[in-house]
Amino acid sequence: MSLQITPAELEIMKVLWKRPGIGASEIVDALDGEQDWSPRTVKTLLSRLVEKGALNTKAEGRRYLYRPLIAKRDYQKKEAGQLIDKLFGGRAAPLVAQLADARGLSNDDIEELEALLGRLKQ
Amino acid sequence: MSLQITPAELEIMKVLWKRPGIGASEIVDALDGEQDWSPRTVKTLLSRLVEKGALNTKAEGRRYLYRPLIAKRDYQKKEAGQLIDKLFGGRAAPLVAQLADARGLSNDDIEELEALLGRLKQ
DNA sequence: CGCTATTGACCACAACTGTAGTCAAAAGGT
DNA sequence: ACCTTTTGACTACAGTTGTGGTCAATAGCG
Repeated sequence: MSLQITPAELEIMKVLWKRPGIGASEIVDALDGEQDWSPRTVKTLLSRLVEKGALNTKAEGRRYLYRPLIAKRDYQKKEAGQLIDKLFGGRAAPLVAQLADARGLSNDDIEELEALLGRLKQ
Repeated sequence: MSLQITPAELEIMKVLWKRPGIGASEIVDALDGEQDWSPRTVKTLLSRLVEKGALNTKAEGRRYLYRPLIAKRDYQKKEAGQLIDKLFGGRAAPLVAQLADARGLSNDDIEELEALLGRLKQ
């Protein structure tokens, strides 16, 4: 069940992770400004996501309400894991080093991470 | 110049990052066991990479020697940055937290990261 | 020197993606 | 009770990707 979510589909998922259980038109509205998609396009992406098993539908009268079947957290985990397997030899530390270099961690980031590491170490 | 390298193409890049300047047949050999591609497939991927500007060719007699035009490090940086923009709200710390959760950082990882953070904090 | 194997150029083709159109049923306004 | 709008189902279609075939030049074997 390694469902493959494409970048366009991911935009839909992000809306639904924030507001699960909404219908197509709300999604179109939520996307307005973000993506410039016709409602048809959004519908297609929704169908594909349902077909892939990433969303679940509940009929509400004339329309469907959509709800994610995979948690954002799980998806993030999977993606992060894939990236380090694909490019960082399966080790997380080099990725972090790269990020630090690429975008510069803020002081807040650094403190957050130190706290996190402290917690992990105990 | 945001060249788009596909997963299959990336396998080729990885070989060439390790051994820049080799020819198609060496790449096929290096991939043996990793990927089960016909030499034709490897050739096509090489052509596409050259066309995309990710590789450079130098003729050596009857054949070409290929060499990456983008550094592995730069590609890693770009990918890592894309991931956090796409899924982690542009902030690195949540990604690291997720990784810690997903794969469990080893003690070595943790120490490496603490050292890294220490260096960044100076 | 002629044949075979290698190599790059070009071509093929189905699946997946991005982007949207058409259609018919249903829902709501007047 | 109509007409318009909304919605889901189905269809389209070009570009990308994975996978590999054909062909012609050529380079080395025997």
